[in-house]
Amino acid sequence: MASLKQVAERANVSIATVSRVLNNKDIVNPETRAKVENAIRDLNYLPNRVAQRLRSTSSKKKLIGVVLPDVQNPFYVDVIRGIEETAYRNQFVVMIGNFSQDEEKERLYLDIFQSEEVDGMIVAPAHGRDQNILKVLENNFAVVCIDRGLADVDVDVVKVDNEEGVFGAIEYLISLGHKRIAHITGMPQIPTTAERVKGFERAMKKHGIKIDPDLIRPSNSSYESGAELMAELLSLKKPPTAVFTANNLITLGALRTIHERGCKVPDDISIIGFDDMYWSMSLNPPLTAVRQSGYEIGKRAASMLLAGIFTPQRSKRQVVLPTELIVRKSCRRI
Amino acid sequence: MASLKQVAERANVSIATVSRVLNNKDIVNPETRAKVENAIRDLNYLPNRVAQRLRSTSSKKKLIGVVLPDVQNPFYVDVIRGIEETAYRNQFVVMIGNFSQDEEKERLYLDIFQSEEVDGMIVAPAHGRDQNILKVLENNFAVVCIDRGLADVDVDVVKVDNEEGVFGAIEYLISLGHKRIAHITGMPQIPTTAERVKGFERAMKKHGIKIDPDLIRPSNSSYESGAELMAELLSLKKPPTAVFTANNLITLGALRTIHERGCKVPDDISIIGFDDMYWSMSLNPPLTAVRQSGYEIGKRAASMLLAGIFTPQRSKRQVVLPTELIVRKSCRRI
DNA sequence: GCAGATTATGTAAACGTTTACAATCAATTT
DNA sequence: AAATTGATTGTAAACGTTTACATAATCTGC
Repeated sequence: MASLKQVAERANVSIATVSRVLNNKDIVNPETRAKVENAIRDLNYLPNRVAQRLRSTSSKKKLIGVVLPDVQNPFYVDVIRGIEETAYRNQFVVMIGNFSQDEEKERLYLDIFQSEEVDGMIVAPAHGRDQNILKVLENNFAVVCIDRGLADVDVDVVKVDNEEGVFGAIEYLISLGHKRIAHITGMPQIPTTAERVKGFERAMKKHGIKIDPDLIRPSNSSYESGAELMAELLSLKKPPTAVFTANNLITLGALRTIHERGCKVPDDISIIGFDDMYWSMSLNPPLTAVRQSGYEIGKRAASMLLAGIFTPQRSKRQVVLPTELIVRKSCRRI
Repeated sequence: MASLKQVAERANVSIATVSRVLNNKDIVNPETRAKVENAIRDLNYLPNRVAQRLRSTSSKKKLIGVVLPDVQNPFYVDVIRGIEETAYRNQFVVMIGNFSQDEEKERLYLDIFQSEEVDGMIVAPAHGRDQNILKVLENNFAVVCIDRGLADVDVDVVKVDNEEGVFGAIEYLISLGHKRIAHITGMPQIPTTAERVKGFERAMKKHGIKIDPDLIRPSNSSYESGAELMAELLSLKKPPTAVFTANNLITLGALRTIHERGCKVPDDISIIGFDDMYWSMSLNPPLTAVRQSGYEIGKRAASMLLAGIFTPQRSKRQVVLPTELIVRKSCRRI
């Protein structure tokens, strides 16, 4: 790989001149420019981003880091797409770290991204009191949190109104006549779980329905736990008539059990999942779901991050996007 | 962010000494080591990977690039998981570039990764004559191609026996009595499409079944095209009794149309998809599918890449993994 | 008590850029 | 014609590491 120096030699100019034609900031004689451009072409020169990054000051490194709990989850894939699109349009490159719900791995990625001198990071914190992220903030990196906020910390956040979203879904079930509504919740330690549970409880209370504690099952947010807990629910003496699943993996796991047991949706049981997927209509029956647009979250987070990078003193803000109840065919009136 | 120099000052030693305790290669006096380690802790020092990479020679940069056509596709998510796991275990970091089937964007990411001085790259070429990747090889980067090979080029490849996989699936359908078997193919320009079509044709020919050209529908490998082409097939005067869909997005799209039209799987139509998903059992009925393990591909590709990085003169090899027909409930005997 | 080995540390160059500053030269002004 | 200006280019330092080499101090065996 050719370097500035080699280009300079071939064009018979100094490296400074080459740098100047590359960044076309300063004036350079059209003839020299042509000479240099030829040399660049001949040598197939590509600027070395590593050297550029080492040398240049903040906000010109054109690199952001994204730290996510689970790329297996289609929601985060959407988030990535949103981020990447915005970044790409602004000539930023995205590095992705997937920490698989492992806090130690999260720390590693945060460290690496700092070491890589990213201009900023978008992070979905492992939980609400994530110490790792505080360290990053102390080091004055631009940070945007997504999906989950950070307790007692003034930081940019893009999230969704979880409580309201679940509230609406449960009200919808109640309006269909359901009373025995189960809730397979997410991991207890992540803030969204609490918010979603709150929405559930609020809706039940509003309509004067007592919550059967047997019907509330905390999962670890995975496909497998969704399947297992659904099995437990179906084995109950008095199984629920409807179930609300707190994320898309849980939903899919629950559906697996439901089909395995030969239960019919929505005849035997109604189901609403948090998180819509672009192929939710491909399920049989098509899934009724609370949609949060990962793509939109990613886009917003990326623009906020870029804003924060270019004007560091900018005050922090919190964006709360609405969710949308997509009614399809997985719930019935009873 | 603290630098070597600051650590050195605080510990009253030279930067060389600090570097030595960090890389614990050379001998350093236990007392000095302790001093330095304290300084490192006090200052929260993290080595700067950018500087490290700039300075160090090939294979010690601990960074690999991955260039993929579509992260929306769960198959590639599995690949990423496989790569990342292996990389992580060897202390390598992964940069991901998603080119969304856009060759120009592919080139950009390849350039960026070269500029980032990666030790090597794992790439799913845009097509069989991908010029962009040739350039990378010329620059002596270690490269492993996945999913698709590169025509007339001696390069490491990890792929799957597409032809055989499809062949088996079609034979299975034939064994169930199907004769009017449709095939929604992938994008014509990618090599896997041709291989899969070949498997289809071979199976049909072997069993003396004439292929109705109306039943072969080339898609652009997307969810939408799967849905559209399935609609066309169902609208035929003589619709197929079974359909083979060439990747998971197409499968999901086709399923959507099938359910929309009120068709029953497998009563009205049987379906086999290429690509299994961890939630294929959550579909109703559970999907019969040709599984290629993206995870395994990613793992193999990553180990091959690391091998290629550490011994550049190593001869290139081609790994062809078998597929597996996972029989579930989406096909019936007729 | 001294040559030579051993141990421990420091100095400085190098990686490939960007950029402040200096230097050169021609053109313009006074 | 000296001085100022402007355009163009070059020189060298800096970013934060690693590492070859030099240096200094201690020790070994005689």
